[in-house]
Amino acid sequence: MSQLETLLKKYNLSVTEGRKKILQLFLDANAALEHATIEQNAPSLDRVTIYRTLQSFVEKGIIHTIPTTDSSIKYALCKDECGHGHHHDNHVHFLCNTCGTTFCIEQVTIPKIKLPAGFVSQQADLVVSGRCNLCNQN
Amino acid sequence: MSQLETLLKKYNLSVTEGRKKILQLFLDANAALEHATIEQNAPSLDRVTIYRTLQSFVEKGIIHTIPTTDSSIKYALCKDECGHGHHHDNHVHFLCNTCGTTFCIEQVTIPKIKLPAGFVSQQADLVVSGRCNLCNQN
DNA sequence: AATTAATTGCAACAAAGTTTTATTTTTTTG
DNA sequence: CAAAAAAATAAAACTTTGTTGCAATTAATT
Ligand SMILES: [Mn+2]
Ligand SMILES: [Mn+2]
Ligand SMILES: [Zn+2]
Ligand SMILES: [Zn+2]
Repeated sequence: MSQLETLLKKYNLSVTEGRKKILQLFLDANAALEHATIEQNAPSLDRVTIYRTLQSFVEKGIIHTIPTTDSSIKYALCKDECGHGHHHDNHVHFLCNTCGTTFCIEQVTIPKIKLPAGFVSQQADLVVSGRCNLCNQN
Repeated sequence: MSQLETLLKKYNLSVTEGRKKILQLFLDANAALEHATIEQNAPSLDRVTIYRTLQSFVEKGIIHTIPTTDSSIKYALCKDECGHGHHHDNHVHFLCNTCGTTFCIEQVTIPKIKLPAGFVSQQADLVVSGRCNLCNQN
């Protein structure tokens, strides 16, 4: 049984060509992907299938979403702590303004934020933008 | 000259009915607005006009965008420090999972984040979600 | 008041996302 | 392994969201 199949089974998803393909794209990419990118890299899959696959991957805790200001949604692989229904992605995300890549910065956790009275925090998303390490090497 | 006219002139925008109407909506709302909401509350304005107005308000520094995970864009009034081309909105945003409102939390600034070597930060967005002060009163 | 410049609304279009349904594929069961 | 059941897929139709070009209108300038 391949790594992909094992991973999908672990999350209680039936193993299909489309899911294996999309999961492989995430494993290969060291960065976040969006629907359009996946569509380009998996031309055999129907648009709708990609939407549904991303949705179930999020539900199962395989990938998580990353907020953006440009009405697109980015998705990246979760680490092991995430499971069905409960995400525990407490890390910073970095969007490079030069190459456009979005990275999970797993090493950096989001600091606790002290909110005004009455506000109760359940989750926090922190997206830093700037110039990434690769773009700064050139 | 009305408050609205003064404000628009200050930002070098010609004064039109549509812009006054939309600006008024932002002043009234103590929260972020999205395109669809404005469309509902200003039915006399063409969809396209609303898109263009939001765009020029952002350019002029009257409003700023707030990142979301749901492929929508939220907009909220800027404070005085923002001007043409340079936004200085360094505050936390709060999204209430109960009432759906998005607030600017001006009192809380985004902490400095120490990134891994090679990454250079230009901007940071922090969105906290949970239960807002109003929803916690009931 | 006349001229110029900017904004608006409309139409046409493009892109993004959803819903329904029949077909195909995967999983389960005997 | 084959049959039955369950789940996922593709295709089509549709809705929503966002963009572009252009003529008509409105606002600013002279
Ligand atoms: Mn991440
Ligand atoms: Mn704000
Ligand atoms: Zn980069
Ligand atoms: Zn609330």
